[in-house]
Amino acid sequence: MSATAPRVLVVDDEPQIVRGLKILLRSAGYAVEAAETKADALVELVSRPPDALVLDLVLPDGGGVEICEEVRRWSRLPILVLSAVGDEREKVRALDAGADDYVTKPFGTDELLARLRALLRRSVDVGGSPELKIGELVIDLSDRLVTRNGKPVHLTPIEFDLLRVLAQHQGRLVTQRQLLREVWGPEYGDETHYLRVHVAHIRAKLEPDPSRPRYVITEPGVGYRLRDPAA
Amino acid sequence: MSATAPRVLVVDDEPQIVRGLKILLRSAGYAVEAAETKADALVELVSRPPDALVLDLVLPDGGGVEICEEVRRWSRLPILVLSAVGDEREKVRALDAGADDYVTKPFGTDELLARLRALLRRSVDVGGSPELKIGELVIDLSDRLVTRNGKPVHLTPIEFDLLRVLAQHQGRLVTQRQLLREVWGPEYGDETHYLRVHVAHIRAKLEPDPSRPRYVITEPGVGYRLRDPAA
DNA sequence: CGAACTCATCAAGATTCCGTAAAGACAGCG
DNA sequence: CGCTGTCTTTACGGAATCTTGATGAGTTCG
Repeated sequence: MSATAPRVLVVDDEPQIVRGLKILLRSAGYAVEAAETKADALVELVSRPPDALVLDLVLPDGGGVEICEEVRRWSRLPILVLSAVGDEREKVRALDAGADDYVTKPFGTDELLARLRALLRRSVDVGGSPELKIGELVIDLSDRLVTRNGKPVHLTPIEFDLLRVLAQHQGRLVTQRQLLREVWGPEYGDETHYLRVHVAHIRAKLEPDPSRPRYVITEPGVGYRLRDPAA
Repeated sequence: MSATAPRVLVVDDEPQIVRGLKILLRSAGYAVEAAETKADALVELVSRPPDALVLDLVLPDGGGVEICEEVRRWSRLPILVLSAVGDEREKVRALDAGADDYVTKPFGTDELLARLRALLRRSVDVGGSPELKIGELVIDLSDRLVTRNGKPVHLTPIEFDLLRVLAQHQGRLVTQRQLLREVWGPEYGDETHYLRVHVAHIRAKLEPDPSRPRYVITEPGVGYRLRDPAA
């Protein structure tokens, strides 16, 4: 779960239900996305993984059970199954397929929210924190830790923030103005000198040969980019 | 969850229910212990932590809600609450107190087993031991005791809470704000000097050389982390 | 070739942040 | 009432970090 509002993906083919859930969950402080089919859901799950999944068991292009099984191959994402079917065998099937909870419609909204809170609470800190990998570098954003070939490298706050912004754009060019704004604030857009000094420090700490940079590449007159030297 | 049969602690004051649950759970391959009161349950939880807890909400010497809250102060043990009460407020209260699932009596046995499987599946390697070990330190969260090389170290309440928060994040960085909020409360987010003096006290009590900290590492401008010096 | 520009590096200040000690405030307890 | 343990508050020296200025190398373009 991130520091910002937890993201919940709702998968259901009935527009009314989706609308209701969106309102309910948003008013409870969640960021809500929706998908109507199994295919859409899987695309969304892979491209922008949410913090939890609320899943109707009956979908046009395949059961929610299949989604559970699919997701469980690579993720521990909390899954809450909604269903009009109260049949016990159906519950067992969904739970054993990977669902974490099963609520039958019609459901009490307070109970649904409480069960979702319980799921999210358990998932905090389980499963390693999100890491960005660039060549020999591993950047753990939540831990503010950078390692090169497994060895931790100490960066000062500004150095880490600079590297983070570069890493989050994954190889793309980041302009000087953009970097300055994101690290120092909007009013520092012209202090390009700061960048040179701190980029030099970063290179000294994590480039094999700081005078011949392989990770932090400067684009003269424009900005910097963080690239994977192997790629 | 251990390699042997998972251990389940059943807490209920009705002998019939206990007997039924024992038979059911044992036939499903679990090792089952039972307790009839809140006090017994807590003793058993601390002395021989099970892999999961099945808990009746109504007990002679205090509610199951209290047990949930108590357990959650030091453990992530999966808790499945059983109750004859289907009232939604009661469910919300139990779930928010720390329960992971809530099943109303009478329940389908297959569903109960499936929900228990789902809980245990998620809790893999999130051990329910009330002790955290970091190098030579052992932190017993349930009776608020710290030992170094087996010798008890006396910490004041605030010192213990600081150490607890650091330990519960297992080596990860904890920001100053986060520490202040969790130990003092949300409105103390900026009193960073509290941290400095109490961290100094902690180091004086449990670092071999307080001037060269090996356990409580400071990240200048960001926060602290508790690390295992051997790792 | 030289002027103008951008960048890298180095070396001080300047500033912020941290560790430490010590003293005052406050509650619990005999 | 005095004692004890704990927390808060203050003060200051030193460390870590950031800023600032100076210098030289490389590039572009007239």
